[in-house]
Amino acid sequence: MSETYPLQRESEFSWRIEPTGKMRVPGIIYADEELIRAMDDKVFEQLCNVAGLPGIVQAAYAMPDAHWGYGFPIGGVAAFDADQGGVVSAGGVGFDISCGVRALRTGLTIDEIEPVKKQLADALFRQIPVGVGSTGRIHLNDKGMTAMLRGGARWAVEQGFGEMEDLQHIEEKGCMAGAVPDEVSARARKRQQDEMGTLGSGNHYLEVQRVAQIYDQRIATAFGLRENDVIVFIHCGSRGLGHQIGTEFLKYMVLAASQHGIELPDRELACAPINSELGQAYLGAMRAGINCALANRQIITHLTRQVFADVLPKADLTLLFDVSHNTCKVETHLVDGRKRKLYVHRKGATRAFGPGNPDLPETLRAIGQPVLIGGSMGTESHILAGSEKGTELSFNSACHGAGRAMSRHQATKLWKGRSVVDELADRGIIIRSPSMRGVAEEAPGAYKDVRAVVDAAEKAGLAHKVARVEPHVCIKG
DNA sequence: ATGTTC
Repeated sequence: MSETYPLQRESEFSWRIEPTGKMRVPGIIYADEELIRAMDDKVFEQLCNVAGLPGIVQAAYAMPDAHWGYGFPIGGVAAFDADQGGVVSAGGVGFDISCGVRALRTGLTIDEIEPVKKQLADALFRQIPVGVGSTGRIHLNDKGMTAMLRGGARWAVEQGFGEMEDLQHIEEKGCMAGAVPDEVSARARKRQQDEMGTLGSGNHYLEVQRVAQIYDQRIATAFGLRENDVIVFIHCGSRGLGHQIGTEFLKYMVLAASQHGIELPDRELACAPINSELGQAYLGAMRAGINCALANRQIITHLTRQVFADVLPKADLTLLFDVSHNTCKVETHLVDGRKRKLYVHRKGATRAFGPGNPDLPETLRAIGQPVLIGGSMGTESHILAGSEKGTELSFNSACHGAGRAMSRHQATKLWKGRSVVDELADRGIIIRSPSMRGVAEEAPGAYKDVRAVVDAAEKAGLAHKVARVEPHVCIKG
């Protein structure tokens, strides 16, 4: 338990830090006691800093998987009102803009995969570029880049990557409105021109998984999931482009803070008023970054379909959903009984719209949004559904994954990549990666227990558990 | 996360 921060237990799964000093609103953390005990005090410090930013509404929130991040905690949620001096923060979105997870049904069961599992792993590893600085077969000139940044997954489908039907099951229908490609620098564009349709590195991956357990039969049926079904999880983001946008705007926001009359408790919290030239420029660039990530996952989906068509011609890959967990989005939420338009930052936090939300496609509106929670390599992942009361609890946000339990450096001292691969192979999990060091850094033991995180999110009321899935093939950055 | 330090 934190020595420094006075955490009041509000309920079994929620904890509160009352506003003191420069805090404008309380900090609220959703977690069980064990997760709270394991949280670094840095999370609480960063949450209190966020709670002091201009125009913040209701509370600064931390999800059960929260850990220390750049400025904002990863697993942090904060909403701002533009009319009350609210700000937008590059550090509140994160460097990998619109990093997220997409889930595909395959129409196959595990029995059909087993005989060709190795062949499938090799073909996916061959066809989907992965690793630091990986490039693909798509090369965009400046005009093509502008079209991609404006159109997102819709652009990708128009280029022949996937089906129009896919767009219904992507946040923003696959195309983030309000993107301003002109706000994306030449350098960011250059970094991305050969990187479309690539997975990247770090914790990014493509997994072939089996639905191992159904928690909610009604919702699972609505999501088209049955036990032993094979699905695919794709976890990646906006590659070099998002990182470059984040780096540049962070610098501009630090430089402009004093002009905007913003006093920063931590320069990593750099932000700009939503109603300022810089705030609007960032929002335009960040939304273009969102489109880049949506297009990237759409192209990877197309490559995945091609591989399955070769190896398992019977497969029919359909999109369950695509969620982003590093964004700032304008949404309407009920605050103190009043509907307000808010700029909701989610950094390492998944949007989790509940049943009835008008932004959900018709097929899911009565059910709630699929919430895709990727575990670490070699461990289980989870599919949840957004809850009705999520709007008042966390502006409809939930956890995004297991969260690291130790640094990458520490992990490489404890594990060797080759032995991690061998141990997972013994358990029937095939890993393919260009980097054994990357594999060591991502060893399952270097992460928290994703099930504890998901259970805490459910018990706090943020989302509802639907299914647990286990990995069989993992293509790893 | 990231052309893993412009």
